[in-house]
Amino acid sequence: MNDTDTDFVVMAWRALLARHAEVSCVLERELSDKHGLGVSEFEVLERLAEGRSSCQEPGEVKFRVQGLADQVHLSQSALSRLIARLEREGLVARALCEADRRGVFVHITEEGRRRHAEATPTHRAVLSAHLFPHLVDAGCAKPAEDAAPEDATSRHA
Amino acid sequence: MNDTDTDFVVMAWRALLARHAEVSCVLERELSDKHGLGVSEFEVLERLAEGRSSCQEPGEVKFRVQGLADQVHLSQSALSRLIARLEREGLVARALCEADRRGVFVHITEEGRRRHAEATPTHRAVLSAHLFPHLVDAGCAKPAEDAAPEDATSRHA
DNA sequence: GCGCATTCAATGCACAAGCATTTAATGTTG
DNA sequence: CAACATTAAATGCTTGTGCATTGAATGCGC
Repeated sequence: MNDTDTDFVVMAWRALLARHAEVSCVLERELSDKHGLGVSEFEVLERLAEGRSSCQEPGEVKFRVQGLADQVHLSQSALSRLIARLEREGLVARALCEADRRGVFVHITEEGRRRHAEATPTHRAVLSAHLFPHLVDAGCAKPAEDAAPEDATSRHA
Repeated sequence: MNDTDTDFVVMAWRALLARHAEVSCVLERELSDKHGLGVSEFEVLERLAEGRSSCQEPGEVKFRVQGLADQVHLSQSALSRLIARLEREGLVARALCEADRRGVFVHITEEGRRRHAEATPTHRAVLSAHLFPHLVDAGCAKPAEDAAPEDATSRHA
């Protein structure tokens, strides 16, 4: 790999960092302000709502903690606490797994489904508006009624 | 924007999250283990070493804190503390700005240049190996002597 | 059946990050 | 010049995260 390739990779990495920072920063604020959810919380709810897991028996709608952690790119401990937060809010529930009593099954509650459904339009609106801004500028999307006009008070980036 | 577009955007976002998590996780560990630097620390050192700033007088090699914060996607307070850490290690130095005595100029030290130069091969190696893994598989890069064979003990993802 | 390594989830701990506030220096307006 | 608004950076505080460890339940070898 020569210098030109290296430069290209570095530029690509910086671009990825910039995009990630931009989108996740806005997403965090919008979801948090309007729905009291963090990005990771939303992501976990979404996986649970979709009801597909890499670590479950076929037909099951319950998840192991570890399986969720992989999907949302969090450590096992981080997810353990995240689940605890969601449980405190009544959005998910833990159920012990009879087959292997070390394990814990997590599933979404009705309240959780409701919150996820409420937050989804905001989530999609932010992604549409910020992930591919050039597409939006070209007129492929409406400004999205959910995305506030941006009061721009000291957002950190 | 129709449902298909929305699905596409969501998939793109998840892909971006996955790539970001993968690369920054490995990068964090490699830089930290081998050079005692975090990803953000390295990024700041790199900007200082490059010596270009959006907020400096032409020809200057000193940076305002705020200008750096924008480039590395950190809040002003986070960067203030990051600079403090780097200064404690002797990698950067602060100098008050005579023109506007509220401001602070940050510049890299010789020791800082050394550490950055040491860490750069590791940084590049990780990017090459993990940012475009398909390119590497195709044989466009050597495995990079810097990137350890991955002992894989519980890396969280 | 009895140890011993393994695995799952929870917890202690340390630390980096963001927000809000503070302190200091500039600018601005009367 | 005096009062007030603005800007730069540092700091108090809270929170989310990862690593290491713990505790419990399994699985395995003998």
